[in-house]
Amino acid sequence: MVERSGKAEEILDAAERQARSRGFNGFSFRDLAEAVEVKSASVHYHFPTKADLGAAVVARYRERFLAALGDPESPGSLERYVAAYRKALVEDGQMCLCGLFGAEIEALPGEVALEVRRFFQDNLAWLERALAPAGPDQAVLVLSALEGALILARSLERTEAFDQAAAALLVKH
Amino acid sequence: MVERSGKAEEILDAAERQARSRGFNGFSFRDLAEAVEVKSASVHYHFPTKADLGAAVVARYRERFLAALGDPESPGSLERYVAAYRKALVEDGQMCLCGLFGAEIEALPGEVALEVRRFFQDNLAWLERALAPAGPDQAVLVLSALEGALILARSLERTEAFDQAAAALLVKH
DNA sequence: GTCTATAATTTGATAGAC
DNA sequence: GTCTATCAAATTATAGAC
Repeated sequence: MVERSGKAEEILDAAERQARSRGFNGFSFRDLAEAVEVKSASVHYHFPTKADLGAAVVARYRERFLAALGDPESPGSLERYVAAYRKALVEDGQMCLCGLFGAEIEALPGEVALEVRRFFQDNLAWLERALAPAGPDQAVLVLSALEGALILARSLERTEAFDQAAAALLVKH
Repeated sequence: MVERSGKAEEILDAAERQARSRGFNGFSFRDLAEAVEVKSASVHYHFPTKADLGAAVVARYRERFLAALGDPESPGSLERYVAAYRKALVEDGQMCLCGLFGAEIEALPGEVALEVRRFFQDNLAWLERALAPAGPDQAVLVLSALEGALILARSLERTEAFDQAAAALLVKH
């Protein structure tokens, strides 16, 4: 876990929010500066480059996301996993940060892309334990389906689309 | 089908390619101009605004994608559907345009977002016919899983991730 | 249809005072 | 840590000649 000042955390909060709705190229240092009520030079003080900022946002997102999932071998782990994605959609009203960044992976600075990849690797490892003794194909399907369902539900502005995908996914369990 | 000059089609080709790898905010009129060897003012002649251009790219992509799928009620339609996504990944080496644009839907001009939504609606309608008598939940799951699988496979740089998701998806059929 | 030229704005980033 | 000031480059877009 990285030590950071209060203002740096505020900046990451704003960056995560904007990145999850508009993508990596969809927000600027000035946007963040306005959101946290400082000047853009102060944002650069905390995160010198946009690549630094992006990597920090994804790393924090990944750590928090995994921590919130809890033990993959405890009862109801798959349902908790689905619920984590549903929360992104319904409570946050946003995409999964890594679903969005993964889609635009080629547009990301290398260090940001690396953090996104780690998110998916960690999620697959968690899912494989949660789904055991089912094979790794099931884990890949669950992760893919939930990321895709977020995209679909948001594009159609229909939360039920997410629930439909989740229901069909859970049928074979 | 829209009538268009050769140069306009060339511009759409370049725009589709760049949009599918970098997202809507990841390419510029100058990028396209260089790709088709004209000046950016000429790109504006064919497509006055970026919203016009984006809407045209998505509309053409949707028409072609659906046309290539053929009859949803003919044999092997689901396998053809999966193959269409695999082609995007392996042959084109790119995302599905609407998977990417869907992820960044909030960053899109309204008319572009509308075309993306139509893509998903048309795909769901096709899938519901292909999967009948299975319910609409199955169609939503298939579409979600394939879009998500593209993201995952590209982020991990592992084509097999797509194949794993597809295999698990087809198991119950 | 394509060009040159340019406007108006935004962007990521830095220097240096406080 | 935050600010003012600024830079160089890039962006979308338009006017008008050819």
